Amino acid sequence: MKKVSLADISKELGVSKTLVSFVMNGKAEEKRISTEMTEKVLLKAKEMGYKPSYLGKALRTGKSNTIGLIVADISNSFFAKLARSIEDEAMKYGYNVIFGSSDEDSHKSTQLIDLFIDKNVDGLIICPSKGDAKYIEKLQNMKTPNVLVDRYFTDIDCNVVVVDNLEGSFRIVKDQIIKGNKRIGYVNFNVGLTNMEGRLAGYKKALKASGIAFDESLVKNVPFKGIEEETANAVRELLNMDKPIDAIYFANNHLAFLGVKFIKEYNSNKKSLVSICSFDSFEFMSLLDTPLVYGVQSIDKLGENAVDLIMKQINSVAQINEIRVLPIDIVEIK
Amino acid sequence: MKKVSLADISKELGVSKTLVSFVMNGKAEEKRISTEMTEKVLLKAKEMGYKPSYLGKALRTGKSNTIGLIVADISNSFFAKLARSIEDEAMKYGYNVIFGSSDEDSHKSTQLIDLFIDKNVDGLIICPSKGDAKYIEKLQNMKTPNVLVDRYFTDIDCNVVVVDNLEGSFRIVKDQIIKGNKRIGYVNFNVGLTNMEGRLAGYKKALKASGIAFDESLVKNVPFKGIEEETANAVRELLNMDKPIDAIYFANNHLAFLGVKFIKEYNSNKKSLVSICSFDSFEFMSLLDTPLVYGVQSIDKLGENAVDLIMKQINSVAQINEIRVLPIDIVEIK
DNA sequence: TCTTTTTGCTAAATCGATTAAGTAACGAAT
DNA sequence: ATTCGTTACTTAATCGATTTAGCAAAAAGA
Repeated sequence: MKKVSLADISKELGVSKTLVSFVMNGKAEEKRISTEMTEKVLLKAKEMGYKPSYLGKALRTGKSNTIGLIVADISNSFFAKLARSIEDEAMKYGYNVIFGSSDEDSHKSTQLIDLFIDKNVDGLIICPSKGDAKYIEKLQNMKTPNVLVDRYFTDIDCNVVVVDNLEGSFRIVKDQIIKGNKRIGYVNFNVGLTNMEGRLAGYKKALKASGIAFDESLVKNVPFKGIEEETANAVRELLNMDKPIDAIYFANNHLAFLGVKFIKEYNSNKKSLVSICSFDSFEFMSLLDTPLVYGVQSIDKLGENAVDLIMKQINSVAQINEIRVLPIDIVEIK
Repeated sequence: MKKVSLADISKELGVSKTLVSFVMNGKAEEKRISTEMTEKVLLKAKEMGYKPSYLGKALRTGKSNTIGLIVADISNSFFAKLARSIEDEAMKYGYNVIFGSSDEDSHKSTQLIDLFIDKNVDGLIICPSKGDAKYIEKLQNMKTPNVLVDRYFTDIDCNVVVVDNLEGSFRIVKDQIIKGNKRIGYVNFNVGLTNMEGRLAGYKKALKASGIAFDESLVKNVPFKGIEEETANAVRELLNMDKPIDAIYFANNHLAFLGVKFIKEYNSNKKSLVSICSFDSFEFMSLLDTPLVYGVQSIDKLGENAVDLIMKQINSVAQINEIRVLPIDIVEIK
């Protein structure tokens, strides 16, 4: 019950592998194979249950029909949804996805890139970690098709799909200010990535636009390591400031989750007095009794564009450098 | 800047590929390669930045060091977490993971199995859909290492890692009964899978153990297609029964999410009067104001066991048929 | 009839590894 | 001097495809 190869078919029919290969790749006409022979081969192939070996194909052609996906953590719903949308989109082109989680660690991230390249992926979709820039540059030089999603680097040429972090963040914070909240604490994700810089910039821009002075002490930086306690600490400090704050703005969904969780526990009896908003969210946030304003990224669009940009690179000789910025929506739960 | 192959190194040193291959695979001693030559090769390999090609290796040895993972939907947090745990565990063995979502559709599911086999995965970890049994049997016959997780089939030999659905479900329902809830509506996920059967059986067993008659009209079956509206309908019917119910038990986390969401919207002013419990949950459920009892599966253990069972098959000539049943915990949110 | 073109197909190299089988050189044993 | 056993390598086949170059026979043209 072992696999049927081209050679098996050719032996069975007493013809060359070449001929069978031509037929199986639909090049019968182009290569002037007679109609009878073509039909005979097709029939025999079906009869023997022939399936081409991706390995053989890949080794010879250099195309593996596989895309490598590197995210910070596949178990985070943002990345899981991204993975799903990339999976579906890639499938349309006949591609599969191999994935890895970097945990925002550049060492892991670059190891995965190397590994996937060794496995001959045709392209890489990467949520890069801080410090990956040099490596991405290497990819560009090696002409390995790649797309950065969610975050990118401004100092190198690359292909990118991101949401409009600055504008989105600006609108979220502006909304708070309009609601009368002037002292807005910001829980920042301190990983040195452009998306986070954009969100911080949006925060500052909104303050400035409303003539509110930027107050450094309202910004708390949370690292990836020990994110749970660090977020709790950040929120506790914000809630206990001498001059009370009006709102807390979380830089991403994970921070928002941890922050809201902490507030619930810390403050379980009395309802929290601060407004809460975040960039990006979890679906379930709609179920909370906590009023909340958040930005929504179209993850499907992110995935679609990423795959599209990969395919564009795979099918083009010319170097491509494209930055696609997608809009975000603001949603409010009362 | 193209990849360095064994042949490149051998040419550079004026030796055979065989020799280089031996050295690179740590067989220098076994194959009696001289120490000086071994060092020379190792040095040159490092110097030239040699990385073995997985494709070449895989084609020759038949081992791709890749595992195929097929889940219902990678964007569902249960499967995303499972994927992460499998990723980490597989990495320990030097394996990567290629994934696909079946959407509980046997057609998609079997297509993915075929595709992954064509791509020469060394093993398959599958959350099978209803109707996959025949195909899984084929895998067994072809001696393709495979493990079913989360659900399985009782009528065929297979390797399985599941949680104890019957016992877990029994304990969840028993807990409700102890709390004084006798009329317990059950929102079942109607996909004809053993895990769901086990949960239903646990529900019945708990009723029986407490001398409560099983009432067919309290069980609502929700299909995968149109799951949102169907869940809403099921819950609405349960809430509007002539003889009021005391509690609703959801068969899985997705149903629980949709159900709780519906109850919130349907019943937004007055607090819901029924108790809610579910098999499995989402992390965020701890943030809801809704009191809730649910079973917790150790997804990490699920993943670890699945990979372990795959590796056992890969490294064994003998056929293996093992069913591992993991315990679940019950958690209560007040 | 002889040359040229077309038709229909094949041989062999190649991608990058692994591995069974073999060989040349040298020292030791008979 | 011949045989044998090591040592340190090499040759060539193989995995399963693709693809360039070419060959023999038939058909067309002169």
